[in-house]
Amino acid sequence: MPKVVTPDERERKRRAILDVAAAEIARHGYDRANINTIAERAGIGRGTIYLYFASKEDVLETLLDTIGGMIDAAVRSCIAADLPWQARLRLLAQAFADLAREHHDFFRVHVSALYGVNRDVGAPMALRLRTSVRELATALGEAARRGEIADLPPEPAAAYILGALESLALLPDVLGDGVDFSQQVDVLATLLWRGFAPP
Amino acid sequence: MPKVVTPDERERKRRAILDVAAAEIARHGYDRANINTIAERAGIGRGTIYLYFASKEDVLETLLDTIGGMIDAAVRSCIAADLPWQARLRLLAQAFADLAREHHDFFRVHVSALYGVNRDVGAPMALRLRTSVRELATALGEAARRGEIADLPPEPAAAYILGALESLALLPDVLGDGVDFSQQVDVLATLLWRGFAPP
Amino acid sequence: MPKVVTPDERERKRRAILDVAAAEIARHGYDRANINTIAERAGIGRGTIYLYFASKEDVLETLLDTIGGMIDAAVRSCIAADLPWQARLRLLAQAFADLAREHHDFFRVHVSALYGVNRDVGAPMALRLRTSVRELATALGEAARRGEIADLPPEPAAAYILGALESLALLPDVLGDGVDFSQQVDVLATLLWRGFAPP
Amino acid sequence: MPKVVTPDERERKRRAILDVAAAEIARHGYDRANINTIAERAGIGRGTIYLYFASKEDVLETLLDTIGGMIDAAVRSCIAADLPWQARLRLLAQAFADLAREHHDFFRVHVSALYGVNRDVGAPMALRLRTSVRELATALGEAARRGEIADLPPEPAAAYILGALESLALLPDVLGDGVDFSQQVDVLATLLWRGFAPP
DNA sequence: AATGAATGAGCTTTCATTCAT
DNA sequence: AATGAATGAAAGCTCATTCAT
Repeated sequence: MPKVVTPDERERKRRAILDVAAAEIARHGYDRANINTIAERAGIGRGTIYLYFASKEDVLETLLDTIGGMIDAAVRSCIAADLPWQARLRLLAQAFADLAREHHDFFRVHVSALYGVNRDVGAPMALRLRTSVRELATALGEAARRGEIADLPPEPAAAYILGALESLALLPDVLGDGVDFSQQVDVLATLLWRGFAPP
Repeated sequence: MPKVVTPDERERKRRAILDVAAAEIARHGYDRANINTIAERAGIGRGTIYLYFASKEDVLETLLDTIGGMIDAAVRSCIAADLPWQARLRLLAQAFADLAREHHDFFRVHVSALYGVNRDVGAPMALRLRTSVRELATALGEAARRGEIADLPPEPAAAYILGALESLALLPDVLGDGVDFSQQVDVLATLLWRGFAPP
Repeated sequence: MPKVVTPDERERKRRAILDVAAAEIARHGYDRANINTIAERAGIGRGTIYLYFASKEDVLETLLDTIGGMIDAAVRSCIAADLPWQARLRLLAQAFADLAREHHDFFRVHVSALYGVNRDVGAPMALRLRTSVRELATALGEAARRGEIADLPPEPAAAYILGALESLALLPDVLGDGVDFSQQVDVLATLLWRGFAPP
Repeated sequence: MPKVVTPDERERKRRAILDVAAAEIARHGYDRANINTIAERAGIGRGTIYLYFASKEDVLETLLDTIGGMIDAAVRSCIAADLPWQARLRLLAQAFADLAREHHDFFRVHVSALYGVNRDVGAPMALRLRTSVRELATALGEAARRGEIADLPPEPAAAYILGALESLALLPDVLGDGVDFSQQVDVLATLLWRGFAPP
């Protein structure tokens, strides 16, 4: 009988590869990230990666699906929360800050793919973002109609919010790791709410 | 005897190379952008590029200096304008929108380098951005002391503004080319000012 | 305790592997034939093949021995038949046609190895063929001395006959599967006998 | 001004690469033939081959076109010769012997592709051979009608002749380099003519 | 006996850079 | 000054083989 590998074990190894890949891609960019290095740092053989992923690009896509899904879920759950909008916006800011802290490499890969790599790879990401923008815009529109927030063109407003959130998540790359996230979240939440508070 | 090339002619060719390089890198990313293709599209020989730039990376760095300088100048001139802050913020938004429209390729390269490529390449960009953040923070701090804007922690506030501006410039990549810039600028300026208006 | 496998069972599995291997090698050539695929199509595990064969090359060599032995036996039995030479030549043609039909994959592998792969692999095949040529040459020489066939240099004549026979077996690969074997055998037998009939 | 390479020089280098490639493929088979080795033995850099050929497969195809063209031309010119058929058949034998001697590596590659490699590569070869068979068959049919040769089914007869010719060319691979070509040609021509001589 | 997860040697191909002209 | 032919390092991927179970 062959070496038995439980699905659980298999999944753990898959994740391990993804983590290393995320770190490497975050550091060097997708094209420079080296499959050999990834294998080495994951403590497995060069060919083993191809037992878990079809190709280097497949690794990237999986990574992007993962982080994309997390971002989507965060946005969706925050804007659907049964809270005043002021709290919802703060929740959003906090959610992005958390994602950025806990999955910073994934986040970098996400942006790297969105702007940095081949457009073919970035396209699905852009599509997903567009969906998020639209969902948020719908929610904002309804909230405005109910007088819960100020009345602004919903799509640009939604794009504005998501842009500010993404920027938040990328701050450490620009300002260094000394960024005080809790203060930054506070400022972001404050400024967003002042912007959207009904007159 | 060597062909005599006036400094002017030389400069013009340099710019031509940079323009083509920006287009190629914006489309394919730095690593996939092909020096041969750039040379071809610039109408010069493969080796000639190396008479104008030391290496492929040098081309990128020059590109980044160029767009970085433009962004710096825009930020600096806007925040130094002798106008009420509401107008200055609107000016900033307009300036980024203009840059994004007129130098979209450069802007993409800028972000691609900031997040997408090797961290070594992104580092100088980050440094520059940090400087901009600090300058804007100082200006905001003084304005707050003078009661012209609300009193918020200046650094996070400055980071917030610049993040929102960068996001604005990249919107077409995410939402498609149908983005209505003038409306987006309006919303951005409105939301920023509502956020920063003194109580 | 190890599972008990009767020699008979073992031999059957060996043959099964060889059959699949012949099909795969005939279709894709030795180098592209995939051991994994062979194992899969033989309904056994990847590693199991190595309990029956020492290596991929060993599979090939066994295959070649098998078909080589069949060809040898056919040639030997036909030329030793107690029949007039005209009938013997016809028998030979028929024998090759039968082999080609019933063991077409094996035949392709045989030729592929003879000309298509590494010379080291082809060498034993060539040796065997050389033996066949010599045996046939001897028989032809004696027949000529007895006046049963025309007097021609025996070695070249033998090489000629075997060459024509091999070509016959490979015809479907070149002319397509529509080849009418019985007609082709007839023509071959006729032409051979006209060539060798005593004056 | 760049290093000027005359088309003539370029063509000579192309041929040099092809010669080396033919030798390597003849010795090791297409799949084992190593581009690095070919480059090395041709005295050029690894990448240089790709300035002359699009891919390894392109090298093979060019090789096959070359030898295929030579074989076609030989067959066509021999059967069109204004000579008695006895002489034409001898001419054919001589032509194949010459090709086999002067371009033995090419010939081996030809057969290797026909039987040994991927069917996709062999297909064009088979097509070409089929054309030759048909042309020869037509000529034989007309000759038979004019009573110049015996009346036999033309297609099988043509296939027989070409098969015998190919076998002739490959004899050294089987019988060793000591093959006496002139004697072999003589026997082949004799046997063929006896087979085809009108009654 | 049997298995299939794991391995890494080895392959083709790309492309930034050099340099003879 | 300008060129493009030539180069070779470097990378992703395949697959025969091993071996723990």
